[in-house]
Amino acid sequence: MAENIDKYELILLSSRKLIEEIGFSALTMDKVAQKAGIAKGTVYLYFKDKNELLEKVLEQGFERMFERIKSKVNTQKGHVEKLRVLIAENINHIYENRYFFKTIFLDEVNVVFLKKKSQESFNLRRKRYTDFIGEIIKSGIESDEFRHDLNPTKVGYMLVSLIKTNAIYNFLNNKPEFTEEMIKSDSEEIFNLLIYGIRH
Amino acid sequence: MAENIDKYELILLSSRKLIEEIGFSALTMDKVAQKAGIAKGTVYLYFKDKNELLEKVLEQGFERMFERIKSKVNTQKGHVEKLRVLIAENINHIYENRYFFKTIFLDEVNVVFLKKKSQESFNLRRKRYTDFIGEIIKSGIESDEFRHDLNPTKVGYMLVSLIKTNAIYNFLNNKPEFTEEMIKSDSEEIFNLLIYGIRH
DNA sequence: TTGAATTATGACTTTAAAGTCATTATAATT
DNA sequence: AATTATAATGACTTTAAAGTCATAATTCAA
Repeated sequence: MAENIDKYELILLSSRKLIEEIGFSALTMDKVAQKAGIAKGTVYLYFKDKNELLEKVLEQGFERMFERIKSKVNTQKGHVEKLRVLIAENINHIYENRYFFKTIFLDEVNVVFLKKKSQESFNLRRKRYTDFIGEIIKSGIESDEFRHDLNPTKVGYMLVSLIKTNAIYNFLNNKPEFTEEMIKSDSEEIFNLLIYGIRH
Repeated sequence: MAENIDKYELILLSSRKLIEEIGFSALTMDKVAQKAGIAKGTVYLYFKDKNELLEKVLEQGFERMFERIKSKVNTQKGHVEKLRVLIAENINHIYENRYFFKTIFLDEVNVVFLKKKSQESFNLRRKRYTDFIGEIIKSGIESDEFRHDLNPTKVGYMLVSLIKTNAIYNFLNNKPEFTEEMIKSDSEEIFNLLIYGIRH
């Protein structure tokens, strides 16, 4: 493992790789240390305990995703277009980090391995994303593009969950390899479902 | 605890109650035994190990829900009406068993605490439900009520996930108490989202 | 009403992983 | 080069919960 990155980042990176390989539930501090090529005690010099380490791994993963999506969405004007881009970018991000998300989603890990306090901060972080979507929905309602009886925040939750479920569907039915095309058609599928529903 | 129920059922029931009270992650075999008012060794006379116990608790929970929804849905003729009833009945079931589902959903437990083999059987069970929905969607497509470009099974997944997300939303924003009215409006909300989407 | 079969008990053993800390190595400072 | 400060080590300790089993209680059958 390269020596030029800071130990803190090295440990985060190794943990992330391990999670991709063996899943959240099988991750131990011994394995993290081994993966990083350092002694276990060293891990504890950089992270108070296992909970803090997991929390940081998830935090970093979330922040990267959110920043990426946000900056892309902000290049768009219309609310419908914002949503289209958001969906595509989110699916794309999941695709590019598919091994990580496969574990995250299939282990359904969000919360279980974290202490109460970390769970709360995780929920708050998720809320930032759903609220961000909620804002788009809200202006869409105001400009009469979307139905007036919608609860914007809730629609935010719903959309995030549709995107996640789409990924889970692909993981479970293990689609041979993800392709550009597949990402595009998945995005469109979710977009259409959200905007138009299923009726003919 | 009543002595007239069979020990096997007693242990299942106690486990279920415990899960409602303290969550999946904090459940131990000692606590299960204590809750049931029996010795730990006895638990192991009825269940091979902890994994088997958890598996059975989830299995029972799922079967009850599925049977209930299925029988209600089968009283309906039209596909749209079937979906309406399915959503309402599912939400209703979650409401009536809200403490159990609160743990199940917020702990995001589906899979984490189970061994690989149990995870698979759990996924298969979920698939039975999504396929059941998929069948409704399929006939709806054939009768031209629903869009032709839909993937029925996937829509099944999506609907289940919308219902689940609705519940999570309520749990997280802890709605004071669930009411008949709330269940009705939630059902309608999801129904409209699924059928018509969000656009005006 | 006894002794054989079944069921239940809970103190004990095992296991596995988190977390510690006296010791050693490396880097910085004079 | 010697001294101090900082970082790293990994064998060891602790913890917590799963799982066992010799012993005891209860039920059943003759």
